[in-house]
Amino acid sequence: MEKNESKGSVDLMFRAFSDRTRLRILHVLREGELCVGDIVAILDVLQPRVSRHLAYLRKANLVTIRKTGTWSHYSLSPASSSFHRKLLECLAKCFTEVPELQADAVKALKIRKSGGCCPPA
Amino acid sequence: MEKNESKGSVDLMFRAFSDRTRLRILHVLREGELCVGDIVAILDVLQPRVSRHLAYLRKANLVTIRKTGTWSHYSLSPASSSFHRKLLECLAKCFTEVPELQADAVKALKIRKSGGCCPPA
DNA sequence: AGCATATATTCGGCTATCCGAATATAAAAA
DNA sequence: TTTTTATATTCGGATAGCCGAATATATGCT
Repeated sequence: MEKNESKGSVDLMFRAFSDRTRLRILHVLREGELCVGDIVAILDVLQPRVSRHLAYLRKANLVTIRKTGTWSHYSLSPASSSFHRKLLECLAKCFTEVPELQADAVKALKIRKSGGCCPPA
Repeated sequence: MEKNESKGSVDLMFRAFSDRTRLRILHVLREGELCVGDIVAILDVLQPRVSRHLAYLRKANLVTIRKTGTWSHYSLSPASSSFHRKLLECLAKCFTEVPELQADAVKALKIRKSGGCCPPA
């Protein structure tokens, strides 16, 4: 078995996906790394809310953090298990089918093009 | 797009998967149709609880009901969308990795062999 | 009709979880 | 060192969702 896939891990991952805000975050990260400020701008929700959900996603090993100065850059973690891989495939499927997520993607593209809120890597 | 996959439908399906009891029910149904009584016996939880979750799964179009007399036979609905299909694949992956679900499968096999609680089709 | 059986639903209560507001931390800038 | 900026965490309240107990429904049997 790849890595540890205890009952808790599966639960945690499913629950991560069962919240709309977390789903939106996971979605916009599909196109690449983003800092917290950009995620806040894309989703148009308060910053503590985004950070709280990012903390959850970190615990579930679904996202990876990279810190540079005061900025935190988040990206999707590579699949750590076959189960994780399936969930990421689900994510890709949702993407094309949920209007709210499509709207996020458009906004994300715009923000990426304009350089986002933090200095280039 | 196949069928109606509004934001609500995706939500409903994800949430269906995010409860342990529902996950257990979906799992044991992978091997084929079961009546409520048999599900109750396999999961060893109270009947109203099983019926309640089955109602949820019905609403989410994840299970199909077939009534014969007073018995209700439930089975997994065939995938109605690519998203649905992905979820079912997740289910298959979890199956091999979560101990509690393995135990259910063993019990289910035993009950199936012994004919279950309702008369043969 | 009256009763038994299989399943479904309703009802309060409890817990989990989400939220915004406020606060904390931590790194850069002044 | 004070201030500012970016992110994280804590707190109390509100809500959503799960549960068992009780009840309802619906079918078949006698």
